[in-house]
Amino acid sequence: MNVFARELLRWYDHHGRKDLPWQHPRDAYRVWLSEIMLQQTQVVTVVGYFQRFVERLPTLASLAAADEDTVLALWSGLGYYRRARFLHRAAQLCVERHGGELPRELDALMALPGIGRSTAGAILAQAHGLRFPILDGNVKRVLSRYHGIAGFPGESAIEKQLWRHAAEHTPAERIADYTQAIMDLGATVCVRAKPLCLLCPQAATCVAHRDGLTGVLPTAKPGKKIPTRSLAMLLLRDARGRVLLEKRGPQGVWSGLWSLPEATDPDAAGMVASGLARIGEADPLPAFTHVFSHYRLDVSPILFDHAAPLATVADRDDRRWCDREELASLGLPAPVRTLLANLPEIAP
DNA sequence: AAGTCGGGGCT
DNA sequence: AGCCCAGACTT
Repeated sequence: MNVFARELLRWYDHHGRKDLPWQHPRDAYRVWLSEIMLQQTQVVTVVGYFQRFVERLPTLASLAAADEDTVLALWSGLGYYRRARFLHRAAQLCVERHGGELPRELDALMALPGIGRSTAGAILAQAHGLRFPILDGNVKRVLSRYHGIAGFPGESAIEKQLWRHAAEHTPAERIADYTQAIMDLGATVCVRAKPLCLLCPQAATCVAHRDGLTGVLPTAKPGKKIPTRSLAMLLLRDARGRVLLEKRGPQGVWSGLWSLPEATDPDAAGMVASGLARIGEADPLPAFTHVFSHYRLDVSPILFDHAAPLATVADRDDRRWCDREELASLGLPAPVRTLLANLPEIAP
């Protein structure tokens, strides 16, 4: 076994994480679900969502049989909702194509929606002990420092080098442990800011440590400033306290989630609202800003209390008057859920 | 190669 | 205030 892997496994035996919920039991479905949830999402955030999800949908078959609103409700607040829709579709494809199980071949895994090369490698390595490398954010950070590779890891030439090193280091034995170990090293020792090189099993041979480059490697993403958009959210509430929600389409942000009707700005809100219900006065609520990774959204919520549902808008698949109980069973964008939770009581 | 897709934690 | 996180997909 190569020196890198041997030292890493020795460290893992004493200091690795061995009590994460997807490690017990470590079956393919749970590894897969954890990998999808962990895409661009930190472990501490995922743990609670993972436990709730597997409690409600413990098997691939139960996921495939669930309806989309149930899956999105379990995902609500976690973000990147396309992951949940891909997960759901992939489970159904496994039932159709692979006898109800995840395939054990790299190509077949990568052909499923939401599974790229790194996620496929993680599933094969961790669930089945097969010798496939991974290259997530942790591994990119560890390897770019260890080998002293400058350049943004998202750039294709850099990423290609990193994949080559990742494959070289991956041992023939103890693949599942090795895969967990290199992620643990990145998450707990070779962290982005102020890495704990004194505790690192690779410090003696790490280029960045030798040359004092841990502060500049890996090379940061080239910065860019993000635009600001704005809209008004319409809170149409009837006498029973129900709120009108609309299911968003398959494209764009919050795809498939239930959200509030929107207008381009507060001045247009009355016109839009009157097309959805018989309304009285508009009551502006405090505006807030929601930040995405690629733009900033200024939201002006406007409350229309004592709204009277129009028959023509009440009975569509993508439009629904919801009480508080129903909200819990639907996927809502995080800021909308917060907004509804903090709504003032109905004025007399 | 660049843009799209969330939300939260950390500095 | 800005950056990053167990990335993948689309254009």
